[in-house]
Amino acid sequence: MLVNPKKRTYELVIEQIQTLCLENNIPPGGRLPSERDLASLFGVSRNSVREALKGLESKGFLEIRQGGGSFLAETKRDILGNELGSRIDAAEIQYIDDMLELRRAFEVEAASLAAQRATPENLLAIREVLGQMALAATDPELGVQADVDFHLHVANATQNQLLIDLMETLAKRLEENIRATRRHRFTEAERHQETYHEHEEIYLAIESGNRERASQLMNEHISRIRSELHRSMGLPPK
Amino acid sequence: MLVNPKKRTYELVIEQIQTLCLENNIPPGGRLPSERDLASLFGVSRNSVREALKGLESKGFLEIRQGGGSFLAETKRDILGNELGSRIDAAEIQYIDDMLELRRAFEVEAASLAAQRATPENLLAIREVLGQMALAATDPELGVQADVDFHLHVANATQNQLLIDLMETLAKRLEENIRATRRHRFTEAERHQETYHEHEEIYLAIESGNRERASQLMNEHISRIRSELHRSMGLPPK
DNA sequence: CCCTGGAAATTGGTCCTACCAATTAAACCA
DNA sequence: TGGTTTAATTGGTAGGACCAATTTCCAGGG
Repeated sequence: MLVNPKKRTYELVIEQIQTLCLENNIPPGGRLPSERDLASLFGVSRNSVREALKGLESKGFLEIRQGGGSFLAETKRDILGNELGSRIDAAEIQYIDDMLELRRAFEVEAASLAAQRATPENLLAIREVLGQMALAATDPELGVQADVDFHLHVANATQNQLLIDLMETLAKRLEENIRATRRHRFTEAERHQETYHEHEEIYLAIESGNRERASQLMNEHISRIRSELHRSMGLPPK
Repeated sequence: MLVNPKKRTYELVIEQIQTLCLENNIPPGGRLPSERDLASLFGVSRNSVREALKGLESKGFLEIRQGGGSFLAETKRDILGNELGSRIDAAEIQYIDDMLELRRAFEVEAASLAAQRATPENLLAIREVLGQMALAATDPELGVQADVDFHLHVANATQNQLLIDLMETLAKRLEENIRATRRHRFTEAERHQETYHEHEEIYLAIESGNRERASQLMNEHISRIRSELHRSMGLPPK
C-alpha cells in the first residue's frame, strides 16, 4: 500500500470529516457530530479532531461555537473537495466554465507577480515541469500532472503565501478542470505541441521579468482553453 | 486561568509569542523556545501553545518541524529598510499586503464579470450598501461592514458560483483586511468621502455594463489602498 | 586530530483524563 | 401555556504520559 508516512493525524481526520459530510449529505449550515463523537468514530484523540476542525475553520469551511458545536459554512459544502466531479455531463460545463473564470482571475495576476519575484529556484522548478510536459506526449495522465504542477509552481513563484495556499486548496479542482478541458483540446495530436508552446512562452516571460507579457499570455492561455471548450461543445463563445 | 474571558487563550498566547520575539530579537529563521517552555513561561497548557503556534504557522509567520522546534519564517521579500517596524509587525504587514494582492487578483475580474452580468437585484443590493456606506461616516465599524458587503455583492453579481463561494470563504479575511487598511487610511476625515466616491464610481461602471472601466477602477482602488498603506508604514511603494 | 556511528537528550505529535465555560435542551413551576 | 430554572451537551483548557523525529554529544576508530 502506498502511504505517505509524513501525513499527520489531523490531516487524515480532515479527509474523513470531508467524506463524512458528503456521505451523510450534511447541508450548508448543518451541524457535525461532537468532537468526542468524531474522535471515537475515527479512532483518534479529541486533540487531533480539534486540530482538524481548527484547520477547516481557518479555511472558512466551518464555524465552531463553544457549547454549540461545529457547523458547516453556509455555501461551502461543495468546496469540501468531492471526488465525484470527474463525470462530465452537460450540467457540468457551467462548472468548468466558472472554474476557468476563477482561474483567469488569479492565474493572470499570479503570472504577473511571478514575473516580478520568481527566484532561480522557482524558475528551475518550472523548467523541470516543462521538461516533463514535453515528455508526456504519449501519456495523457502524466501531461495533466505536469500541467497542474506548472500552474502550482507559477503560484509558488509569487512568494505570496495566501495565493500559494489558495492555489493548493484549489489544486484538486484545478486538476479536475485541466483534465476536463484537455479531453476536449487533445482530440488532435498537434494540440499537444501548441499547449507546450503556450506554457513555454509564459515561462519565458516570467523568466525575463516581463510581467505584462506574462499576464497577457496567461490571459490568452485561459481564453484559448475556454473558446476551444465552447467550440467543442457547440456553445457560443462568450 | 485568570484572564480576559472574551479572548481565547491561544489568541493571548499569540500576542505573548509576538512580544517574546521582539524582546529577544529573534531573527528570521531563528528558533523559538520549545512548546513546553512556552507553556510554563506563559502559565498556560501546552495545548494552548500548540494552537497558537498552529495559527501562526497557517499565516506563514513560522514553521514547525517535528523534533526540531518552531522557527520564524524567513522574510521572503525585502520589507526591511524600516528599522522601526518589528519582525512580527513586518509579518503582519506582509500578510495584509498578500491579502491585497489576492484581492486584486479576483476582485478586478469580479468587477469585470459583474459589469457583464449584474441583474437589477444585484444592482439594487449594491446601491443599498452604498447608502449604508454613506451613513457610516461616524461609525468606523459600520463602515467596515458596508465595505465588506460591497465587495461581497459585487462578487454575487458575477453569477459565478465558485467565485461567490470563494469570496464568502474569504469574507472573514477580507473583513480583517479592510479593517486593517482602514486603520491606516482614515487618519484624515476626507478619506471617507474619497473612499465612498471610489466605490460609487465602481458601481456606476458596473451598472452601465462597462466591464473595462469597472475592472480598471477596481484595480486602481486596490492600488490606492496599497500605496496608502505603504506610505503610512514608511515603506517604498511597489 | 578528525570523523563517524550510535546512544542519549530534546522537541514536536498524539493520546488520555479531568474539569471549566458556554450553549442547548429538558424539566419545572406559576 | 409560557417563562424560568435546571440539567445535559458541547467546545475550551489543563496537565500528564508516551511515541516519533530530530538534534546533540560522546566514545571509538581512522
